Amino acid sequence: MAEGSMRDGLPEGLAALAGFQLSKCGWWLEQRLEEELEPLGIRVRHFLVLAMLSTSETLSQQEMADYLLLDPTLMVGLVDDLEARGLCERARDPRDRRRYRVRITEDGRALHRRARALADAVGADVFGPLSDGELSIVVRAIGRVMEPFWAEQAVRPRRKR
Amino acid sequence: MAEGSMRDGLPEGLAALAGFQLSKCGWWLEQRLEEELEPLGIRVRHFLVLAMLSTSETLSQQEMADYLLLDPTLMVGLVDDLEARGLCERARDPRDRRRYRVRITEDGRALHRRARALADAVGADVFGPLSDGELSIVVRAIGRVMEPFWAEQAVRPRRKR
DNA sequence: TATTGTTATACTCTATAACTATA
DNA sequence: TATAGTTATAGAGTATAACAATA
Repeated sequence: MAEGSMRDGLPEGLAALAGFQLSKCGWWLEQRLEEELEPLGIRVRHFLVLAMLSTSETLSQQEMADYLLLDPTLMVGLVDDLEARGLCERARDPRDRRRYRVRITEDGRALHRRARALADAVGADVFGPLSDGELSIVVRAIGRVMEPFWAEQAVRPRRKR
Repeated sequence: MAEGSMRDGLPEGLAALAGFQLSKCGWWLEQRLEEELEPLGIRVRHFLVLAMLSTSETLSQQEMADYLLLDPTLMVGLVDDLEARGLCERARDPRDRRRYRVRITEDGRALHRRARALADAVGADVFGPLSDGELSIVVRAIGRVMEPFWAEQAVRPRRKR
C-alpha cells in the first residue's frame, strides 16, 4: 500500500473553505435522513411535503414547488406517491378550479411524526459535538442568513435551480 | 391573481427544520459561487481541485476524488480541463507509475487566487447578516461537526454518494 | 393571454463496467 | 490479485416543451 494514502484530514486548502464545509454538512444531513427514511418508504422530499402540509390547511402544488425550489413537474409524481398511500388528498379549489387544494390526512400526520422523529435524531447525532448554546446560535444564525434568500425567491418566482 | 400566492415566508413546518435550512444554505452558497466563477471559465469543482493543489505539493487523482467525494472517473475530465488550460500538470509518480502526481502551475495559482477572492466575496455577502462573533462561532461549529464525517470517510474509502 | 397541472421527451449528470498499465 | 487511471455506456434525475382545463 502506498504511503500517504491514509486520510488523516482534509488538505488545508479545502478545510479552510467554510462554504465547502457547510455545503458538505448540508449534503451529509440530507443523505443521513435519506437512509433513515428508507424503511418508511419515502424520500426526503416526501417528508418535506408532509412537513409543509402539516402546518398548512391546504397548499397548491405550485406553492409547494416554489417553497422547495423544485420544478413543478416533479411535484406531480411526489403528490401522486403520497396520495396513492393515503397520506394526502387532492381536492379542486372551488375558487380557482385549475388548482388543487392538497391536504394532509391523519395517516399522513402519523407518518410525518415518525419521519420528524428520525430527522430530529439525525440532527441530534450530526450536531452532537456542539453544546446546546452553540447549536442554538448556529440554528438561529442560519435562519437569519437565509431570510434574504427566501425573500429573493419570492421576488423572482422562476429561478434556475 | 389568487390571494395567498404572494410568498411572505416559509410554511412553519419547513422553517422549523434546521436541516432543511442548512441544506439550502449550502446549496445557495454553491450556486452563487457557480455563477461568480462562470466568467473565469471554471466550475466550483475546478476551484476545489485548485484549492487542494494550492496547499499540497502533489496529489493523485484518486486522493482528490476521495476528498471531494466525487467518483474517480469524474476526476479524469476535471484534471483534463485544468491541464488543457495550463492550470495544473500531470507527472507519473516514479515510485508508483500507476499514479499521477498532479501539481498546480503558476497560472493555476493565479487563477485560484482570483477564484478564492470571489468565494470570499460570496461568503461575505451570504453571511453578511451575522456579526463577526456569530460567524466565527458558526464556522468553527461546522468544522467541528464535520470532523467525524471526514474521519468516517477515511475508514470507508468506497462510500455511496 | 396567462396559469395550474399533466405528460412525454430531451438533456445533464453520475455511476457502472470493462479495459490498460502498473504493482 | 489488486489498484490508478481511462473510456464508453447505462442509469437516475431534472428540465423543457407541448397540451388541456380554467382564469
